[in-house]
Amino acid sequence: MATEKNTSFGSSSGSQPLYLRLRDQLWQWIEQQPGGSQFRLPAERELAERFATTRVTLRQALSQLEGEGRIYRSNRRGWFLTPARLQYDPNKDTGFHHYVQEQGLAPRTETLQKSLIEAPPWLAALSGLAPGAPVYQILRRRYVDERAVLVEHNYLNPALCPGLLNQSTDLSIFTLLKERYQLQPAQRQLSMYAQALTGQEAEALGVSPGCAGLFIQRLSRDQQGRFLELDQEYWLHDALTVVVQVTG
Amino acid sequence: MATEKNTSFGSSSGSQPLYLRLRDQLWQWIEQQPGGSQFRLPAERELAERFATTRVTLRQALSQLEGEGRIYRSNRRGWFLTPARLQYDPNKDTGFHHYVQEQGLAPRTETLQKSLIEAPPWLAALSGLAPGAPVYQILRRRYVDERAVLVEHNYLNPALCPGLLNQSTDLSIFTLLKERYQLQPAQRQLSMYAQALTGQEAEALGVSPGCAGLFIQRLSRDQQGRFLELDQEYWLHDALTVVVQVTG
DNA sequence: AAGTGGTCTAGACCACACG
DNA sequence: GTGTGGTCTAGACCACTTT
Repeated sequence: MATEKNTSFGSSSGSQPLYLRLRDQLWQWIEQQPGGSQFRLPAERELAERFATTRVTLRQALSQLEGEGRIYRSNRRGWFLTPARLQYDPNKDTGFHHYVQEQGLAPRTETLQKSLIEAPPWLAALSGLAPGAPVYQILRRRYVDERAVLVEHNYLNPALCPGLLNQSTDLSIFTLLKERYQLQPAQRQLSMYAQALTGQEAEALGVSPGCAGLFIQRLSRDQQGRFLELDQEYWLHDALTVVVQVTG
Repeated sequence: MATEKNTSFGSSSGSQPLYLRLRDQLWQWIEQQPGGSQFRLPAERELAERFATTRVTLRQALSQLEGEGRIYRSNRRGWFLTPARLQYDPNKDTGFHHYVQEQGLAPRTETLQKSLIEAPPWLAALSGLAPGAPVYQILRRRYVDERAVLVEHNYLNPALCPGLLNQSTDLSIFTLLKERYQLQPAQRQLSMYAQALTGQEAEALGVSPGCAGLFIQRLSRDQQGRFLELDQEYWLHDALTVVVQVTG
């Protein structure tokens, strides 16, 4: 039953669908709100009423703004204005804490897990280690201004950095390798692609599954070509701009 | 009215929401379908019936798979299996056609627009040209296996490549610059970030607005540091993996 | 002309966050 | 406990694509 007469579509003129017009109205409204970067949107039901539409359609408009990286949702707490993107050069060897601070923001790293594992086949294939060879695995979550923006899996070669797991990994692993073990990567292969965050990663970042994300992988070797580190990072899509300087 | 008894949530047990279980079932079903890479999914209404749910919920599940880059939609024509991601090194100077063919795929480029414009302020700021200075502008759309995967805006310095607009730009601009003008980029700045495709770009690629995308910008200068080219690419998020090799 | 995806409504319940 | 976001239903119309 429900709908008898459905004004739905071309209702209030304009060739654009309602949710796109709503998106624009919403953004215009948001922009002229005070509150600065920590601005939080009113409840969805309230917004739906204010803009005379359904929650479903309103959420479609909100999702658009989310995809454009303008607003984001935190857990079930509501919608917030997205802070400026972090500039990130995965090729530079200044650690996370360094470049976040350099941009006037507050970094934080949480080590979620550390263990010695046996290299699974995919890791063996990538690294050149023998399948089943011992590998340090570290799982970390990183924050910018107390917003969780990425989870990171690190895999390290114990032959090159014995005892690493006894060190604190709440700062830069790169710094640790350099200062404690005199290790520096000589070759690097970077891969990155856009993909939704699912399961564990979405949960760890407190976002809903299917939230847009950016995956960055970094494979480092030393000067002899030995496997040093594999780094797999799952970022919120709206949290960063990757910047790479190349001269040649 | 409508719903009187709503089994909705924990209905068929399992702690995951229905649309996530649906996503998994759907993917499992898709994987064991014949038809290879050009596989097209049945109509949404049919799928909804087959999996005993609403179209809305089914579409939520489909959107998940879309976000994960497993399926995509073409215009209003339906859902298809996503082909393998293209490997793309924006730092390498082999043109689009070259590396697409190298991966066993069929490239195509369509020049949508060519014109001489006056540098807008943002371009002037980026390039170092004077605001209002003449700049060649080229808009192109590129295909892989007849799937439109990116639109590209090129801005070139006419002082370095006079008459470029009279050449065909349906192949590699890089090759043109190199062979016709003996120009090669010496410095490059790459930026990239994940962002939804909107308005013109979404339309040009035949995807719905808000579809996940990847933006890549490449600023090239010659050995004297003169502005050579600015390249802005809007990719479908599921069409590529960016790979950068770094030695140092 | 038929069918399909795209949009939209008016509800409802659930589970988590917060006071 | 209350409110909020998250999920879900059962429809309907529209516009485009395809037959």
